Order: sequence, then C-alpha cells, then structure tokens
Amino acid sequence: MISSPKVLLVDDEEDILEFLSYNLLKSGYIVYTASNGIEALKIAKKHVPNLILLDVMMPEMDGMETCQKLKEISILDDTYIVFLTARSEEYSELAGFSVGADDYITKPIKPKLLISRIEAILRRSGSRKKNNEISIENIYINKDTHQLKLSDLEIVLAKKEFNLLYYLMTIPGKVFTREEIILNVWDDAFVGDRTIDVHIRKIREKIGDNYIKTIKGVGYKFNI
Amino acid sequence: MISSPKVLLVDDEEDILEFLSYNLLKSGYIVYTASNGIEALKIAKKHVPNLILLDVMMPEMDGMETCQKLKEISILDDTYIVFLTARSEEYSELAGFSVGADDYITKPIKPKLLISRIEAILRRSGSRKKNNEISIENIYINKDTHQLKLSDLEIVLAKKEFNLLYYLMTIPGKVFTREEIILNVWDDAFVGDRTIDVHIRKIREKIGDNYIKTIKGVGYKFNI
DNA sequence: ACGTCATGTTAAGGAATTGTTAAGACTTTT
DNA sequence: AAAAGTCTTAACAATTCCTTAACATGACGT
Repeated sequence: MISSPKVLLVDDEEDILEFLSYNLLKSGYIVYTASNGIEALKIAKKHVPNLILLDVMMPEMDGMETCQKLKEISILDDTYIVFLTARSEEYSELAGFSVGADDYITKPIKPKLLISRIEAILRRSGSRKKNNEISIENIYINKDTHQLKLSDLEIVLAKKEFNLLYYLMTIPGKVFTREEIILNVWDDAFVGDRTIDVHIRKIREKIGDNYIKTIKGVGYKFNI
Repeated sequence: MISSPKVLLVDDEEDILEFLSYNLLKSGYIVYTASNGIEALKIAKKHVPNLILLDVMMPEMDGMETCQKLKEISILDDTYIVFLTARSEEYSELAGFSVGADDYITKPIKPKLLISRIEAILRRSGSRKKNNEISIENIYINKDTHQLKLSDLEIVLAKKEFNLLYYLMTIPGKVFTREEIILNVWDDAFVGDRTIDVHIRKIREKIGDNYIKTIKGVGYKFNI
C-alpha cells in the first residue's frame, strides 16, 4: 500500500511556506516545514521525507550547504532534493556547485506546475529501488525487517546497536569518526564518546571481533 | 539520476584515443576525446566529465599546463584528473610542478589493468564526493578507509605516520620542509624536528626505504 | 682526512585513546 | 507492578602512540 508522500519545505520566507503548504496539503501530501537549514536537517532526520523542497537563498546556512549536509545522511538516500531558485539566471551558478540536487524549480512558482512537477519526481522515485539491506561476505543486515544474519545464524541487536552497525556498513571500509556516528545514528542527543565505544563492544560481543575495526585516533570502520 | 560516468580522453596519438575509447565504451562509459589541451578545455567545460585521462606529452599545451587550467575551472572540482606518463622516470619532472593530478598511470599501458584502474576510480568517485586516495605505482593510500597498500599487502600505520605519508604523497616528488610538514600534519602543536625524523623512520620501517627520500638541508619527499 | 652539521636510530616515559565493567536511569514487556 | 531489556555514563584498566633526549652515523666542505 502507498502512504501519502512526505514533503519537507525549507524556506526562510513565511509567505512562501504557507503558500506551498496549502497547495501541497490540498493535493494530499504530508507536509513539514522548516525556516532554516539547521531545522531542516533535524526534521529530515526525524521524518525521512520523500521530497525536500529547498530554497537556495537563506540566511546562515544556505540551500547548497544544507543540501550537502542532507546528502551525507544515509537514511535520506532515497529522498529527492529539489532546489527553489529565485531566478532562472541562477541556474548556472547553482549547477556549478554540483551539490547533488535532483531537480530545480524556479520562482515565481505556479501551483499547478509545481504539483505536477512534484508528482513526476515522486513517480520517478517510487520506481527507484530502495536498498535497505546490505550483505557483505557472510553478514546480512536488513533495515526494513530489522534482521541481522551471520551466515544462517540470526542475531538480535538492540536498536542503537543495530543502527550503528547498519551505519558502518553503508560504506564498508570507510572510517567513520565518532562525530559522524553521533550525527547520523543519534538523532539529536549529544552523547559522550565512551557511549559509542560501549555500543561497539556490545556489537562485537554478539558478532565477534572481526567485523568492526578500530582506527585509533580516527574512528571505527566496518572491516572488509 | 545515476547516469553513466563521463570520461574525457586527451592524447595526441589517434591510436591511443581509439584504443581507450573502445574499451571504455564497452564498459558503459560515455566517452569524449580531445587531441590537444585547448580542445580538452572546451569539452571539459561543456560536458563536465567525471574523469579526465590526460597524456603528459602533447604538442603545444602539454598535460601539465592543461591540468593547471582545468584545475582553475570550478565546475570541474569534482572531476578526477589522471595523468598518462610515458615512463616512470618522468614522474619527477611532473611532480615538481605540483599541478595536482589525482592519479598517475604509466605507459606502456596494459589494457585490462588500465580499465580496472579507471573503473575503480569512477566507482569510488560515484558519490560525487572526491575520494581521498592516491595511488602511485604499487603504493595505494586512502584517507577515507585509512588504508595503505603495497601491491596487495596491507600495512598498518599509526595516525601521525599515516597523515605524514599521505601528505608527502599529495604532491609526489615535491620536497616538503619540516616547517611545511609540521604546519600541515600537526594541527597545532610545536614539535621538534627530530620528532618528524622518528616518524619518517617508522614509516620507512614499515614500507621500506625506497619511498621517502631525504633531501639534506631541505626536507623529505615522496620518491618516484 | 677531518671536523661540522644534519639526519638516523634507539629506548623510555608520558600522553592520549580505547576497552571494559558495573551501576543507575529509563523503557518496554509480561 | 515486576521483570527484563536498553541506554548512558563514570571510573578504571589496558593499550597504543607520540615525543623527546641522547647518542650514532653519514654527508659535505675545506
């Protein structure tokens, strides 16, 4: 079954947020709004929208910077990011930065056009294969079913343990700093470094010491 | 959204262009070719390839000059530039100019090796974000995975050792003074000169004496 | 060949990082 | 409400790493 697509609007102008919210809600979307980049990151991490409409021009953290940070959050791999630009001339600059937006919509925005555009994008994304499972060698992890298997042995991890292991496995071999881990596995909270170590230890206790490697002074990585 | 990677080949020898084109096309890449630097710049600006394979020896504007100009084009920030050099001895000249190539491949080119090398680079750069990896001859270093490999042998370096070696390898052949090294490898601390020597020695102990050369009275360089 | 100066080498103490354990607060299940 | 499980932290242990001093070696100029 298909639930209503979730859309996150990010713009510093209240008028535009209201205007777009109204039109999107009318079309049956679930709408979240944020008026700056930091807020956007929080909401995106919490609700994992299908689409993020991102204004380029914003105070403090602008659209491009926000986009880059969004791209680093692995749970948003299947989220489309669309830029709202004030004028078509800005295309060139924008594109130049190649921050990884999936589409661009220019202001002034015509409601009908916007909706049809969004529908097109979401249709596309619907056909995109979601990949919430990773298997490397004899280890298999699936975020949808919350399963972890070593060969045929099923292993039960607590939620944080699971999310941490899954995160490390999203880029096997890459060293993740504790900072990165906290940012991506913990939604908001600030936890001490030792907390991560303890979780790592618990995972190792359950799956063995061979999978997660410590790089002293840097962080942890999933071993390949 | 994930389209075939684009590769720009730059070489004045028609044979090589054809040979490489054929192999890359077969592997599913979009291939552009240029037979000189000026042409290369035009095509690069227009198509923004993911990878540029650049012959060092070319009439008029050579590979290094072309590379420098390419580096100045901001839309190509995420484009990998790989040098094709006729012989390994030419490394030294090349490096001296510190033009900032991302990789080097030496002729004579073994077809399979080249293709797999290219594929590896493109696969890794697929996320748009440039990888922090350098490979020269049989030595491969990767800052993301914190890996160092000699041929297929993985070698473990401590953090400072790793960062120091990586730094020297960023511009192969260039002599780095101790001052430069301290400034770039040590974030803040003031350490004595002998400290660097000790780290160098430890690296040499692990990878052999042939890679790092001492230039007395000046500093150290990554040997090529 | 000799002295000088820069670098190589070694070992050791201290610094820094991570591992480990247990306990308490908090949540969820029964 | 009790029980079981989870998360976080503090405290300490274990380990690795960094830096330094002291001395050895080697290169270079005269």
